Amino acid sequence: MSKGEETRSSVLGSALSLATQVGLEGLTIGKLAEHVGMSKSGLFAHFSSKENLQVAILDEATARFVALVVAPALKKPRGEARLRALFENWLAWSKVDFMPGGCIFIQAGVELDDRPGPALDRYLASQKDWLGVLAGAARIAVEEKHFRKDLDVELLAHEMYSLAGGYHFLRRIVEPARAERRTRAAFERILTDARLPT
Amino acid sequence: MSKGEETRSSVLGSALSLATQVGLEGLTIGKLAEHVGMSKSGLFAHFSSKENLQVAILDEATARFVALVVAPALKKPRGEARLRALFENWLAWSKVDFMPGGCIFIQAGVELDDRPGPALDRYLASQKDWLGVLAGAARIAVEEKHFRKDLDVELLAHEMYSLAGGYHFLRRIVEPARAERRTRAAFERILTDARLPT
DNA sequence: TGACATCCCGCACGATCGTTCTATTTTAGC
DNA sequence: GCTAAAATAGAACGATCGTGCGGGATGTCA
Repeated sequence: MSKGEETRSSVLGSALSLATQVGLEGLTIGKLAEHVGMSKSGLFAHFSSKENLQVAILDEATARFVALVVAPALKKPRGEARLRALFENWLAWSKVDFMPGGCIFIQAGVELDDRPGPALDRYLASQKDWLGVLAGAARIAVEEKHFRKDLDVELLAHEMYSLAGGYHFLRRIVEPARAERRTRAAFERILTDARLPT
Repeated sequence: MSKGEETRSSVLGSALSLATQVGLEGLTIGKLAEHVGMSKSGLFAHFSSKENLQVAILDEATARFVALVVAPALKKPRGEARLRALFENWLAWSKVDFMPGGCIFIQAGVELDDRPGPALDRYLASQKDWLGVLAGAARIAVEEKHFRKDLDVELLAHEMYSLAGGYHFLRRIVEPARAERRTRAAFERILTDARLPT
């Protein structure tokens, strides 16, 4: 890795952290430069525009999400075990140390929904992919006969998505441990309902 | 209503709309003034600081939420009917015309979670109240014997909260009508599960 | 209608924003 | 070690930010 790629990558890590706290729009080149000990212009040269920086942050986050959440779960046996792993890794993801302000995708979803552009495209693509992974894992669990045959796998993905998102908010409203316990309880109810016939 | 109160109130309406699109922090006095056809300083005099403006927006939103979501539902008969009304009004709320960028509370929840201050206090108070209303309505449904006696009403409130929040995001990721249908289907599953014994 | 309080505007301030330009330093390949 | 390329720094730009001040316009009530 060349020197440029190295700093760019390390800057992206800091940018991701900061963006979870102040937002993709609230993140300023000056503050980020100060945070990593560079000059504004030196840092700026790596991204050419703020929009490019935001896109790069989302790409970086997506790569980390795949590495931390998706990939490890794919090593689990097909079926319910894999779906459980996806959910557990997901909950862990939203508490990971490099995102002190919470999940960047929730931040992005709120900030970008009225701002068409490449950043929004990146966000939407990643979230559609993710819903597809969830539905796919559920479909496999049906094939493996862990879940009932007439299960609506996309509804299940929808419910999981809502639960994980809700956890992100409820954790700050009620005591975090309680919110986590309830999120898991709700997930178990969903799984129970998905299991054999009815 | 005096002239001052009148303009302040009308400014707050525009501020609420704009804040859903650009955020509580992204909303600037200059843009807001331009939007309502006033001078920056003239508008500023009504709020004395940007933070006060943000707090006023949240108070305005809370008042509207109570008027549009909570109050009408309280006219419904105690029990499941009232809980259904709360949920339906909630879904309608997140599509209401004066919040073109989506629910302001979700925006606030994302923006404020790392920024202690009166605005965060307002947000947390409103959301705790709202969870209390949901759990209370569920408790009444238990008393009315619509729901089973051992129902965890706070878990149910948690699930409803997650579902409504998830709807806000999923509506932009999958086709809105499909997201809405799935959200309702998930809610029905929750209600079914809450009904008599097991 | 007159007097007074309130509302609102114009203007200015220091700070910070994203971005560009030029120069200097640092890296990488011979 | 020299040289071309790449990486970083410094300074400056126009714009916009939140916020204060002083005075003119407008509303309110006797």
